[in-house]
Amino acid sequence: MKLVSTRGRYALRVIIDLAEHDSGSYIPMKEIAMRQGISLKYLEQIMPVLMKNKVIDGASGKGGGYKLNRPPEDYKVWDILTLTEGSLAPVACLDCDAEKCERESECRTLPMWKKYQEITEDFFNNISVADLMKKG
Amino acid sequence: MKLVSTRGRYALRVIIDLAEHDSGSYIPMKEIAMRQGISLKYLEQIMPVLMKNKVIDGASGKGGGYKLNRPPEDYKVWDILTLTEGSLAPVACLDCDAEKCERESECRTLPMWKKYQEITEDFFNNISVADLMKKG
DNA sequence: CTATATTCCTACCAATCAAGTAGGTTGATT
DNA sequence: AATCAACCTACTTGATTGGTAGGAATATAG
Repeated sequence: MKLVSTRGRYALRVIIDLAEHDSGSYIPMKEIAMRQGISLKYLEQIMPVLMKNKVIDGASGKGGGYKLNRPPEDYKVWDILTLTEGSLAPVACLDCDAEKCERESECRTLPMWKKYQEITEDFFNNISVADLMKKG
Repeated sequence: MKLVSTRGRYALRVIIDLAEHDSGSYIPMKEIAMRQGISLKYLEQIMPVLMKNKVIDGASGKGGGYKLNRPPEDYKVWDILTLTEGSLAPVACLDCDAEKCERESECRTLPMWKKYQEITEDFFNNISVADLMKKG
């Protein structure tokens, strides 16, 4: 099973693309879709999520598109992934809207899953979009 | 999205159960299912996988059931999970049978996913079933 | 040899999610 | 007014999850 689906991966690639091609003006989805080899129609589903969460700025109409609203250093991979994936819980028990587990108190494995979740959060929180950009 | 589904989690709990109730003789699935609150019919799907991979020994007929074939220290969480889950790749690109990605050489995110995969493997390889057993 | 306990096997199923496609509407610029 | 571009709703296809159902094979105890 996979932790991160195309939604999260594409979102990340889009943000990196926006950062690498930042010129101050809006970049149309079409351009990003072409460059990244992602279907425009599929992107149309992913971008609004990012915009509604104030991660990027968008503009409709001619000359419109998207652009970042902060420097790349301020975008943490963790934030982008959790927004698009919902939660990065390793197991259902640790999901945001998980129903209380009866066996929680006696569960031998729960502490391990929690520790792993911590490690995961730390890992992706320590990587920014700036770190992922092509240097030079 | 979840990394580990019930199959992997249940398998792990079963192995721990077998370790904690080890008396040298075979323990029937029914007993494990009751104790762990897992459907017998669902367990019937999971156990054969473990047996075919020599993780546990099984016996049919009266007095039959399953038992471990090594000490709990020798069972690494990583092994049990990968057997039952297939692969613990964080993204599709890193799956065992992933088709070669065109963008691999220029992908900004691939190194990150690879590093995360390493961390994951290290984490679960350093935990054994003995570590998860109830002490005392 | 038979009753019973137990695994083993094949098939089925409902719900959810992934990964898109399709088509039209609204909004902004030139 | 033409055009570009985001926005919105709905649909589709395939795979996966998390089971269920029923019976066949196997082994032991009496």
